[in-house]
Amino acid sequence: MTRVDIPRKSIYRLSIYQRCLQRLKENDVDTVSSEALAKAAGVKSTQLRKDLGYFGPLGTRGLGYNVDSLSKTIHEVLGRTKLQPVILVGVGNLGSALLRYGGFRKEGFEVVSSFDLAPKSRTSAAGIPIKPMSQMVDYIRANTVKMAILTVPANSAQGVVNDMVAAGIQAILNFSPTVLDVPENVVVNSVDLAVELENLSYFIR
Amino acid sequence: MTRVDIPRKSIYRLSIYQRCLQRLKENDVDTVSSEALAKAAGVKSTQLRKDLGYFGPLGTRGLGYNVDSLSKTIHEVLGRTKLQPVILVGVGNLGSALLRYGGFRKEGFEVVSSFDLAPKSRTSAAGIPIKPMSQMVDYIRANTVKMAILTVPANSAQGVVNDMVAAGIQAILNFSPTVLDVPENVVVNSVDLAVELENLSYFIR
DNA sequence: AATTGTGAATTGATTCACAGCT
DNA sequence: AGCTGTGAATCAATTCACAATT
Repeated sequence: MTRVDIPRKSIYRLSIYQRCLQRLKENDVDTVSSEALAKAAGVKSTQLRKDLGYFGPLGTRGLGYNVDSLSKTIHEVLGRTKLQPVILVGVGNLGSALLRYGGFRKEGFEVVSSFDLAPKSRTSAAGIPIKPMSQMVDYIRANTVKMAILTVPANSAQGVVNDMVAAGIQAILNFSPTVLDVPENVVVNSVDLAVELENLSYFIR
Repeated sequence: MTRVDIPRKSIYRLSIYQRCLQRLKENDVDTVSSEALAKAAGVKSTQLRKDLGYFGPLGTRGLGYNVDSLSKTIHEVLGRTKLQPVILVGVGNLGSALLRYGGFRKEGFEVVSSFDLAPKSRTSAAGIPIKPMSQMVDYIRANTVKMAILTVPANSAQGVVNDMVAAGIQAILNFSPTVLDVPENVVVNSVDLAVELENLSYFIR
C-alpha cells in the first residue's frame, strides 16, 4: 500500500483523530471504540475504521483501539516523530500574529526563522529571528528546511514561492489570497480567509 | 435547481473564480474563455463550466464569458450583494491579528464588534469595539448578526457556540482547534492551523 | 457479546465527448 | 470556427453489511 492511493481527506482526518485521542489520554481513558472516537471527531464510525484501515489492523475486535498506541501510530504515519523546522515568510499583520501564537511548537513544529522584505526589528515578540528576504534562500539550503508558512501579499506570493521551491521547500501553508503554481512534488495547503467567509455567506438565508 | 444539490466544493470555487475575475477587470480584460479563467484558478475548464452551469447559461458560445457580468452574477449567487456584519469572539493573539487585518471589508464583510471574556481595552487597534462576553447574546439579537469568527481557546469554544447559535448566528468561521457540534441549519467552516501543518508534513519525504 | 476490518454497493464529484449556439 | 453547456462515463469517497476475531 503506497502512500499515493490513500485519500488526502483521510490524512486530514488523521490529524483530527489525533487531537481527540490526546484529549482522551488527558482523561486517562485507555481504550476507545470506533463509534466513540468517530463521534468526538464528527465523522461516521465506518469512515474512521476505513481511514485507519489503510495503515493496517490497529484495533482489537470486540474491544476497540488502545488510545496510547493508536496515537503513537498516527504520529508516525503523519511523519511527526521529531520536531520539524518551519520558516515563516512575510511578517505583516497576520504573519506576526502567527509568530506570536506559539501553538505550533506543542504540535511538533518549530518556527526557526522568519523573513520579510523590510524587517522592522531583528526578532519577533516571541524571540524568533526576522531576517531580510535576501537571506531566505541560503537559510533554507543551509538548514534543510522543508516547510514554509507564507503570509506575503498576493502579488509577491508567486515570486517568493519560486525562490523557496528552488531552494528545497517541499510543503507550503499559504495564507496569501492567490492560487500558487508549484511543481507536483511540492504540496500546498491554502487558507484564504476571504474565501472562507464568502463561502459561509452563501449558506445563510 | 435548489441550493442544496450544488456541491459545496463548487461554491468554494466560485469565490476563487471571483478573485480571478477581479484581477482580469483590473487589467481591463472584458471577455474570458473557460479555458483561460480555469487556468488562472488552477482547475480544469470542464469543471469551471460545470460549476457555472448550476446557475444557468452565463456565457456566450463561441465567445466566452463577459468578465463584468459573470463577476456580478457570482457576487449575487454568493449572497454578497451588501455589506455583511460579522462579529469576532475571542480577542487573543489570533483574534486581534484578524481584527487588525482589514482585508474582510474589501470583500464585503464588516467586523462590527468583537467580544472577549476580559477585554483589555474598549477598542482594538483598528477601532473595532471589544465588548465583554456577557453582552454578546444581546448584541447578536439587537443587530441580527448572522456570521461570527470564533477565535477562543478550544475548551471554551463549544459553550460560546451554543450561546451564539441560540442568539441567531447561522454561520461560523472557526479557528479554535476543536470539533464543534451545531444544529444542521448552522454552517461551520473550520481552519485549524495545526491540522494544516500536520497534514503537510505527511507529504514531505 | 462486542467491535473491528473490509469487500461490495452506493453516492458524489470530475472529466469526457460532443451537440448546440453565436 | 470557436467555445459553451450538458448528458454520459469515469473516477473517487463514503457507507453498508457482514464475516472474522477477541
